[in-house]
Amino acid sequence: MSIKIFNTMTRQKEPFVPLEEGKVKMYVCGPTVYNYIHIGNARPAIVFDTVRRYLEYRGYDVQFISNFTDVDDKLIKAANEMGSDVPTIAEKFINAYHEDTCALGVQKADAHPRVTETMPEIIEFIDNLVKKGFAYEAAGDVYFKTRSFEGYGKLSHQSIDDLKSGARIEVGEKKEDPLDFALWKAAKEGEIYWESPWGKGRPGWHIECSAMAKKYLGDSIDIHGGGQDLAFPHHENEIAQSEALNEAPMAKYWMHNGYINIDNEKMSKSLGNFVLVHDLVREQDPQVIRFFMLAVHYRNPINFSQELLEVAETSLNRIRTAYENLKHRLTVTADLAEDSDKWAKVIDDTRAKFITDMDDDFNTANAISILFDFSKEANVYLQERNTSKAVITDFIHLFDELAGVLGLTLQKEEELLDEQIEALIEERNQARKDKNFSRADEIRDLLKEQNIILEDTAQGVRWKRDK
RNA sequence: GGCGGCAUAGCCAAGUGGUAAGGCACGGGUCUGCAAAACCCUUAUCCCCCGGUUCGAAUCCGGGUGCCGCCUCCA
Repeated sequence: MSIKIFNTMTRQKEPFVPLEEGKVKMYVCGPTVYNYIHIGNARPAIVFDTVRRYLEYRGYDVQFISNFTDVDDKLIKAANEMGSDVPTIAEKFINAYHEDTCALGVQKADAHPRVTETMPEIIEFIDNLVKKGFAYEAAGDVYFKTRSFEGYGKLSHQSIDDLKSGARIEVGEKKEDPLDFALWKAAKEGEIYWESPWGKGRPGWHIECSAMAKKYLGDSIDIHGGGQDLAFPHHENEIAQSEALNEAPMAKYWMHNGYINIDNEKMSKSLGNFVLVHDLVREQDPQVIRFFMLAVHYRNPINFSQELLEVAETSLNRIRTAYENLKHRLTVTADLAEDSDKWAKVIDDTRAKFITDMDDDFNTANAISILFDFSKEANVYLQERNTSKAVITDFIHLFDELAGVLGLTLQKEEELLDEQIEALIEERNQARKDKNFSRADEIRDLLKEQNIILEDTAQGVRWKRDK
């Protein structure tokens, strides 16, 4: 049995066969860091974090890259409005992104490249496209000549002529064709800029992902992911840029997660109905948010509401309670029963079913239903007068194993909190050893915000809560 | 106009040819000093509607209705 992935390019589930046996190269489009992320941004973060965890669980060596767009029009606008500058705004919201996604159980990528740190590669990429005749310079801008790339529209399954009717030229643009898109934008007066062969300016939106994927993962990658709205035009343009230059398929599998609606309406600034993760996690257990997202298949839309979130919490608590029941029994009873083949089989079957469901295009909704079934099995077992510590331990281990694949922790909240603190302290210790004192201080400040005081003593670090 | 998605019990949600998972809520029962937790039973003769293919369809095909997304920055 192998993993199957729904590929947007072919519109069907395909067996997953990586380019290089045992290895997976994954690139997921990250946020433009001009504000705190909303729950719509959180979905791809959680979905693709789960994909990554599952691929690793299945034995793949996964290289996971996710970018930050830290310079673009929205950032420039935000900086002006806040009376700040682009690097300051970007830095602030990159830190906030890490904080918010960490709360949601999202692991850091192997690298989080930023546009501003990839400038030489981006410029070289554009330069080579110009040299190959796929792009042209026009008064300080550089545009990609869309019609020069055969196969444009293959991801979104649109013919280039159908697209043309929807395309438009903004006033003042110097495109030769409405479908052409910007690779490089000349800087206006007072705007942040970088030097380039075409003068002072900054990259267009799409080029960064092409340049970063190439820099970190090579000309062809296994999985490219993002929200479904990125399929067109963003990913279509990435394909055009990358394949025109590299002459190799950019990605083998294209994955797109569905939208989140608020009370059945699309989240948007104009409707004022967007929910920031930063605000939500103050009143809602982040694990519940993650559970809520994974309870629906990643390609389907999710409707978000406070009521549904509360139902999700009740549901998750059923699993958590079963887990706690097991832990509690372990501490209060003796080892009174023999090991049993019957329960060993339940455990093996549960793992097998979980894998079957996840293999099928990461069907986390089904995988979670397996956890419910397993919770019931655990409770049934605990009804027996005499139980075996080994069996109970096996139950607990499997809970940890499977919930871990989904990025969920079943520990009680207080315990979880302590564990997180310990983990952060450990990370800080390492940072101090590495003489990365800025990161060490960052962690100390982070904990201080949570009223956790760290004290470095000769015997090591101790911490206490500042009441 | 082009491309695409969705419609399954009161609610949420899997299931893409073999006879309706799971969760929440509701009702009945068991256990229990109380409470909690838990267990058992019950809850869709049927999957938007109409045709068709098939031994057999929620699942495939045709038509219809309703809702939604992309085609412009967007997760």
